[in-house]
This record gives sequence, structure tokens and C-alpha cells, in this order.
Amino acid sequence: MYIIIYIFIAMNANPLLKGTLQTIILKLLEDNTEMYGYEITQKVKQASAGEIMLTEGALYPALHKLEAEGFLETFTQVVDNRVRKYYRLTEEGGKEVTSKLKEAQGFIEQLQTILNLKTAAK
Amino acid sequence: MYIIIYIFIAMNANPLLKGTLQTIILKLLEDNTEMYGYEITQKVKQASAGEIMLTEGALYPALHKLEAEGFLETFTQVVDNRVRKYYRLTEEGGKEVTSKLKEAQGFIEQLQTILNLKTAAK
DNA sequence: ATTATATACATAAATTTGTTATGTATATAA
DNA sequence: TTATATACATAACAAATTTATGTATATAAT
Repeated sequence: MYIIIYIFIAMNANPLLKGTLQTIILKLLEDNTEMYGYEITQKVKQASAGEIMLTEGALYPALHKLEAEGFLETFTQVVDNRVRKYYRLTEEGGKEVTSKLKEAQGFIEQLQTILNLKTAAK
Repeated sequence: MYIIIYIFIAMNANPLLKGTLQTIILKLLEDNTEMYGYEITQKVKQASAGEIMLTEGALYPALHKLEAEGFLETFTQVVDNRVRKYYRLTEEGGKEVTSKLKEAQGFIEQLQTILNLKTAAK
């Protein structure tokens, strides 16, 4: 008789994700018009070669918040007896993507400068 | 008689900083051997063209934590009657920089793929 | 049949990591 | 004398996650 013990070493999934999740969601919806939550997790996983894994506990509240803020609107669809909640950018949301992307690009650039010394400050 | 009212609009300093601060500190100490807290804030400000501003409330606890984890060691020096607490990488800290940098580079790359569609996933 | 895995949503508790607000103290420029 | 810069520290608060649960259906594997 065997006893199998699984030891999971928590490694803090994506310590760098913080602050980026909303931008990722908005950008994906700009590119794909409409997506549902689970679809977003899979898309991010596939597009990032498995490096960025969205947890449901982060994703769903983030989607709800973006909707509450008026950046997203939703509709529901049943496929294979399972409910899917689709999200789509509102006009406000469209503007927000641009703003968030600009912010992210700027931050990434400066971060790379510091971490890489690309532009090597004096 | 004039009454001047200043209205400060809080704009959430660096919403994208989260998770990156430790990496920034470690990298700066790899490049500069030894630095004190205030010096780090100024270096980051200057190197990022004022885009990344470290707040003291984030920086000092982060330094203390890195020290407690054994990645940094300190010594004190008095200059102009003011105390400076210098930080320096330990050997452990040296390894940690490499690891954190690799992690950051990987994340940034994947993030850019998603946000820019640089590598445009199918 | 039963179990595991994938799909699909949701929420609550706990944790991490920041911001904001304070506090202390010295030096220097206005 | 006042404001600003230098230099540290910590506590209260807020935000955004992770982790842990819970519900429910479909499908592949045992």
C-alpha cells in the first residue's frame, strides 16, 4: 500500500503581475472584441508561453471592477449547458486602454533602463 | 488678503511598481557596490527621468526586509553630522539579483508580447 | 461506475506591498 | 525665520493579489 504525499511549494505565481492585470484585460479586449473570463486566462497563458498565469481570484474581481467603473459591458451566453459571461469594451473603456498602455510602456521602458542599464544613466 | 488653497490630486505614484521594488534595489546595489537609502531614491528618480519615484514608506521597509532575509548587509557612516546607513549585497544577495533579474526580464518580455503583440500569438 | 481533468463562474479570508501620514534631526538657501 | 534638501524610521490605511472554497457541467481515463 502506497501513501502518496504531494508537496506544493507556493511560489507566489506572478510577483510582477501586480498593477498590470487591468491593462492586460483591457488590451486583450481591444484586440479580440469580446471574451469571457476563462478564455482570457487561457489566452494569457498561451500568449505568454505559460509564464503569466491568471488566477481566478484575481481575474474575476478585476473584471467586475472594470465593469463597475464603466470600462466593460457584459452579456451572457450558454454554450454546452455552461454559462459564459462575455465582456466587451465600452467607449470609455476604449480610451482607458490607450491611457493604460501608454502608462505601462513608459514604466517598462524606465524599468528596463534601470535593470539593464540600456540607456546607462550617467 | 489672499487665501491660497493647494489641492493635491493623489494619483497613486507608481501603480506598476509593485513587485519590482526589490529587484530595483538589488540591481542598483550590484552596479554601485554600496548605497544608502536616500541615494537610492535619487538614483532611481534620475535614472528614470522622474517617472519612478520611490516613497520612503516603501523603500525603507523593503531595505529592512532584504537585510532580514540575508541579501543585504549594512554599515553606518556620519557625513555632515547626518547618519547614513549604507547597504551592500551579501553573497546570497548576489545570487538573488541574478534570479530576480531573470524573472523580471521574462515577465517584461511576455507582458510586451501581450500588450504590443510584438510576437503576435496565433 | 468512478475519478480526474477541463470548462466556467463566484466570493471570502489572508497576505503582500505599496501609499499616506507622521515623527525626529541637521544643513543650507531664500 | 521659513522652506527645502538631506537622512532615517514607523504606523495606519488601501489596493491588489494569492489561497482556499464553493457550485455546476462535460469529457476522458481507469
